[in-house]
Amino acid sequence: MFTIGVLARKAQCSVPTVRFYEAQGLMPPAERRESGHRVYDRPDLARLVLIRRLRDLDVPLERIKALLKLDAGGKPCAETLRFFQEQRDAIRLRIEALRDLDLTLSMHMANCQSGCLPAAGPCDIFGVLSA
Amino acid sequence: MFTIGVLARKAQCSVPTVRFYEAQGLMPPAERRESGHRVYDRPDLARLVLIRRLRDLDVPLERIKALLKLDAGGKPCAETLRFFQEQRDAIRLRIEALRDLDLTLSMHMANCQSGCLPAAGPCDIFGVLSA
DNA sequence: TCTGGGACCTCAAGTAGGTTGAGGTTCAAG
DNA sequence: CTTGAACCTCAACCTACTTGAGGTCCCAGA
Repeated sequence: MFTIGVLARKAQCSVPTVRFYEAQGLMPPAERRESGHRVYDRPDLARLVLIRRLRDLDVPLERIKALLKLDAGGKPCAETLRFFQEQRDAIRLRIEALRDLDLTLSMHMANCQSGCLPAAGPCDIFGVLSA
Repeated sequence: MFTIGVLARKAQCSVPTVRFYEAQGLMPPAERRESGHRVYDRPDLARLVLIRRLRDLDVPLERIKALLKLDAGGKPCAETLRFFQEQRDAIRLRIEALRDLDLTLSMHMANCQSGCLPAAGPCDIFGVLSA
């Protein structure tokens, strides 16, 4: 049993974000103390961590909501599996794109460091990137 | 010389986005025909592509604006280089995180495919992700 | 027991980075 | 000369939060 502040810290997000998720129906309405303060337990934390993890993948809130409903239903793998396969494919594309960019930057930075130091001419990295 | 539609297609973005960038001062005020239609040339395209590339890296518009100003000044490498080094570091962290997630998903999906088909029990991928 | 400051509450407004829509002009192919 | 795609402006909407105002609650130390 812990407070919203502790929950947020454990899930690596902000307190208002937790309240926002509750308002949006992603987190269930939290139990309250007499005072009105929200109280959470382990399953709540698990759910929040899952939401954050999916958000890191840029899965929209609506989609996460649908998935959580699916999970709650204890449905068989098939649907869920398909979703995560798509997700994984998206991740892989993104990794490829990032690697490509990393390479471009690295190559150019090597060039630049040897070619235009000490503070001699303008940097043409912009030209390289927009090519 | 081309129209906003052609420009947008070449830079892989939408027409309203181009206008939005102009309004925000990221793209210079475009030249116009008598009719009021915007006209663009190669340097405009280069600039737009650069903006898009930086946006793909989640660089905020304000930061891009500052960089473009820096570029226009023909400043020496040092500052620019530092920026791109930071950017590259961010990319690498992101790649690591994504790879980690990919691995987690892949391992679990392999499990799942052998363990709970044909449509037998519920999928525990949610538990795995929120652990 | 009192007190101060941090953590909590609600509700409203603001933010980034666009997208969408209404209502209207212009261009170019047939 | 028409008609449909592409352009124009301006305003409203969108997602996913963040920030702020104004107020209550909790708890450790004096």
